[in-house]
Amino acid sequence: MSGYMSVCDSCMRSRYWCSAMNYSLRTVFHVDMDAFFVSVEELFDPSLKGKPVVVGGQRHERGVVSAASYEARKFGVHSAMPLRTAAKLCPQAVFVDGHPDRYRTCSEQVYSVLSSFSPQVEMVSIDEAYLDMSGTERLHGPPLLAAQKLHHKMKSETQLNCSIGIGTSRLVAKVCSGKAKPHGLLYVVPGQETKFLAPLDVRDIPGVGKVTEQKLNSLGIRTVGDMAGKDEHFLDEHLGKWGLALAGKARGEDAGAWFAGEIGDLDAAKSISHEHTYNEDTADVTQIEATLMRLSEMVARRLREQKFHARTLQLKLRYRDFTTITRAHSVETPTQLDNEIFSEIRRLFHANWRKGAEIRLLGVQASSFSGESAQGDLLSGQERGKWQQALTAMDRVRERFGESSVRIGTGMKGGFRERTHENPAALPGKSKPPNQ
DNA sequence: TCTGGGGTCCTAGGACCC
DNA sequence: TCTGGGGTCCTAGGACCC
Repeated sequence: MSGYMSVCDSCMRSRYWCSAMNYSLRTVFHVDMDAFFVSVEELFDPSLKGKPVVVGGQRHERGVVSAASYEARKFGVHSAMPLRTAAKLCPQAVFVDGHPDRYRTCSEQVYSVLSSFSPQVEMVSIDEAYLDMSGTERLHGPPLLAAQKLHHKMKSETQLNCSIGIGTSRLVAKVCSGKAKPHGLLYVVPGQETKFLAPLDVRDIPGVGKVTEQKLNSLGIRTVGDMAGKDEHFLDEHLGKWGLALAGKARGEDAGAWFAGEIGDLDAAKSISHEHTYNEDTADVTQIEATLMRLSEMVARRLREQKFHARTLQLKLRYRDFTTITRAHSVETPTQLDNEIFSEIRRLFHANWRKGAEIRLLGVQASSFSGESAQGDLLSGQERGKWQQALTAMDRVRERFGESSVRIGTGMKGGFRERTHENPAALPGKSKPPNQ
C-alpha cells in the first residue's frame, strides 16, 4: 500500500506522491468543475471551443466577468474583473451572456454523477462539491483510483472536466483541487498535511482575501508555514476569533462539522435577496419604485417557494459614487407577501434616500426566517389568506409561462402604480388582479 | 480598471432586561 | 441615587466566496 502517484489526466505529469497510507482517517474529495460556465456555454455553442471566451455580459456593459476560458485567462482576464477591462486586455475575446438555467441543469447532472461515488455529497456552490469518500475503498478502490474513475465518468456523462483534490480534511482537499487545475488530481496523503501547506501563500487558504492577506503580511506572515509557526495567542491578539481559526487552518484542520448531514440543517437558507444595478444611474422615483417593486416580488416569490416568512427586510442603496448603505427593519409579523415587503422597502427608501442623488444599485433582502407567520396586523387574517392564494396561483403561472406572464395591476390593496418595467423584454405582460 | 449578483459569517454599538 | 455586569436582540458595515 505505498507509492500512489497523482497524475494529471490530460498531460500525464505526476503531481505529488507519497508512500504513507492510513485508512483510519477520513478521506475527503473536493471536486471543482473546470471553467464551469465557459464549458457549459461551449456545449451549447461548440464554435466557442478553443477561443478566448468571457461569460457575464457584453464588452461595453456595466458588470464583471463571471468566468473566463483558459485562453482568455492568458491575457490576464479573470472573474470579477470589469467587462470593459476584459475587453481592453483581450479585444478578440467572445463575450457571452450568462445562462443560469443551463448551469443549474448541468449542476444537477454533476450532482448525480457525484452521488454515484458517495452517499455524502455536499454541493457548496453550483460547480463545486465535497464528497466524504471514507469507507468507499471496497467499492471504488483507493482514493486515486476512485478519483480517476470519477474523472472519466464525469467526462463521459456530462462532457465536462473537473479537478479533484483529496485530503483528510475539507480544507486540504479544497486547496488541492485548486492546485490541480485544470483537469487534474492532487492527493495529500495522511500525515503530510502540514508539509504540503507550509510553502503555500496565505492567500491560498480559503477565507483569506486581500484584506486579511495585507494584515498577515504586515505581521511578517506570508506563507502558511509562517502562520503555523506563530502561537495562537499572537494570532488571537491581532486577528481575534479569525486568528484562532486561521491557526487551525494552517495545520490543515477544518472548523466545525465535517458534513452538513451530520449536524442537520446546515444548508437551510438564512437570507434571500435580489439586487439590480442600472445601466445608467437614475434619480427617477417612478423608475426606482418600479425596480423596488420588482425586486420585492422576486424575493417574495422565493420566500413562498421555500415556505419561509421573513421578519427582517433590508434595503440596499448604492449611489453613483459607490457609497453604499443598507437599512433594515424587522416587522412584527413575518411575511412572504409582495405588497407587505414592498411597502416596507419603499418606506425605508424614502426615509433614507438623499433626495435627488443618483442611484447605481438597489437591493432587497429578506432574512430572519420562520416557517409560519402569525396572523398579522398589517392585513386581517382573511385578507392575508386571499393574497396568499392569489400570489401562489401567480407563482404557478409564472413557472409555466415565464416571468412576464402575470403582473399585479393597479388598484389592489397596497396600491401599486402601473409598472414601468425597465427591461423592455419583460414588459408585454398582461395586467391581471387576483381573483376575488 | 471603474467596479455584478447571490450568499455567509463576523464585529461592534446601542437598547433593553434582569 | 449611582452603578455593576451578563445576555439577547437589532442594526450597519465589511470581508470573503463563487
